[in-house]
Amino acid sequence: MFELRVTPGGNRPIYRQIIDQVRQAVATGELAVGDALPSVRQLAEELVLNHNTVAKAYAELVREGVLDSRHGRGVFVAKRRRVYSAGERKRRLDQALNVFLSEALTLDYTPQQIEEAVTNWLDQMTTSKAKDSEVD
Amino acid sequence: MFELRVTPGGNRPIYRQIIDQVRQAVATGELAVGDALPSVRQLAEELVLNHNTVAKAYAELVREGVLDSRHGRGVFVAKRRRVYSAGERKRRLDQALNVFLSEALTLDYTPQQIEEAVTNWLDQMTTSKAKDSEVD
Amino acid sequence: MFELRVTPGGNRPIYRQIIDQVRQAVATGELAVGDALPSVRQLAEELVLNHNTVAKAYAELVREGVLDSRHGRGVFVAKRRRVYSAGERKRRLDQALNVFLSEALTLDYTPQQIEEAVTNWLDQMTTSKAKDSEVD
Amino acid sequence: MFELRVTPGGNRPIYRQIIDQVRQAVATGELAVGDALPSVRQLAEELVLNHNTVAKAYAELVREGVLDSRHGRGVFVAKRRRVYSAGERKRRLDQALNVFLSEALTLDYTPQQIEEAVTNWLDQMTTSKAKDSEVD
DNA sequence: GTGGTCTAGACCACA
DNA sequence: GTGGTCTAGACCACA
Repeated sequence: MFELRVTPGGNRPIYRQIIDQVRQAVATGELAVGDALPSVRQLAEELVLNHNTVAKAYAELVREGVLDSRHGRGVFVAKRRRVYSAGERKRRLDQALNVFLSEALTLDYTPQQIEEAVTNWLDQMTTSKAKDSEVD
Repeated sequence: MFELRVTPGGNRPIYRQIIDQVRQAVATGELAVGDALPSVRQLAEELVLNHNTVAKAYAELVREGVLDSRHGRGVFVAKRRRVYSAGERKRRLDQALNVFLSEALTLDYTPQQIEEAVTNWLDQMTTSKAKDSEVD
Repeated sequence: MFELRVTPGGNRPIYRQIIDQVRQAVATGELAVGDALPSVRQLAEELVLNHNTVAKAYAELVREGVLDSRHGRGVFVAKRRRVYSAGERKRRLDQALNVFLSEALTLDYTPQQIEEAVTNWLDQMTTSKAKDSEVD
Repeated sequence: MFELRVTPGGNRPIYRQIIDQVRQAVATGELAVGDALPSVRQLAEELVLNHNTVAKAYAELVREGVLDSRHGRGVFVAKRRRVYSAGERKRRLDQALNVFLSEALTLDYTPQQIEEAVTNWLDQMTTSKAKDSEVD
């Protein structure tokens, strides 16, 4: 089943971590259209978080069209809709990519190393989720 | 000449945007070792910012070894030196990669498309650098 | 408890003085991994400083890996990690040593006296750390 | 003869570098009481510096009692006098030493390595000046 | 003129 | 409540 993991000490805010992981689960098909997510309170308890933090993450995902919130029923994976125009999507991707690449080059990584790192992360995200949760 | 643009309302803090763009200019060779940057106050006026915001960005770039600051003289592109330990470099790469992938997935790009974009940009950045130095 | 003192007129900037004292407290074991530091605003009020000055000092200590900052929670003593490359560590050591020796020579201490003082303090610092943890 | 070397790109201000080197030369006996120093303009020309920078360094050394300036004659090494009381000297040394040691320990140097570094620098200052200037 | 430090005070982001 | 960003503006340090 879909499982979230959150590290409170990390660099990224907790609500961001939730958003990222839900997005990834949807992007990789681990969560399919119509699947239910744990309720705000359930998840908050499970992860030992303030429920405001979970609510904030869900709200943002709803705003983006990744999730649908149905009052009194729960929160579900929405039918995907594109928010940005093709040109805007491209522009945003390029900008984010430029920021990432220049940081990586500043850190003295070679193009090969950078490509490897990207590939590794993408592989990891799409395949080895199950393995990770064994370690838990 | 080297030119910066900054959008105050955006997600990314202004001083981060300055850092990003200077790193990019150095990574692509638009700024070469020894080149002077606009003075703190000059740039602040140009971008309609407070000088402290520019100073904060420059200070971070000095810490990273991208720039050299010479008191009373100005700020210059530094000779490359590696500032961080292996562990710290990895930490920073992973963090930057996470931010990038999160953005790319939000934009509904598939892993394949992301990898392609990375490869394309890396080629482009490294070849544009070569071309520039011929012109020099 | 951990207490800081700061002299605004001195040669060393206030935020540096804060950095120095936190580093000392961590080096001697007065502050242990996981300990919370006074909040930015609390400390600012206590020392009759602007909160920005305290924030600047804490930010530098976070960068150095001495502290961890958790947004919305506070600032804590970090688990030791090595942030800088060998070259950078050497650079910083030499710089600090230069500042120290310059001060010591100004005070008319001879090389022998300086070496003695260094040895004595190193013994003292490392043994006081051991003692503290027994008491704990 | 007494020779100064100054690196404009370095971390320490130029006038500080001059002060430090004159102090060291006096401390190690390379410059003896009554010896003449190069005039402000001579030294400025030799080191390709603004003469204000040299003047500032000399002025500070005169204020500290290291040099004597005799109007129309030149600048000379003064008969040493102690400016601080014994207690004050000790206090200042300890404080400077604490700042240095906690920085070195934060950088993850061991006590042995720190002692070595101190010894090396002191040796170098007192003996290998001649060797260095060959390299010039 | 150029960079660096500090204050006072507003407003945002996160838990 | 806690940390982070930004402005306006003063004053210092250095060349």
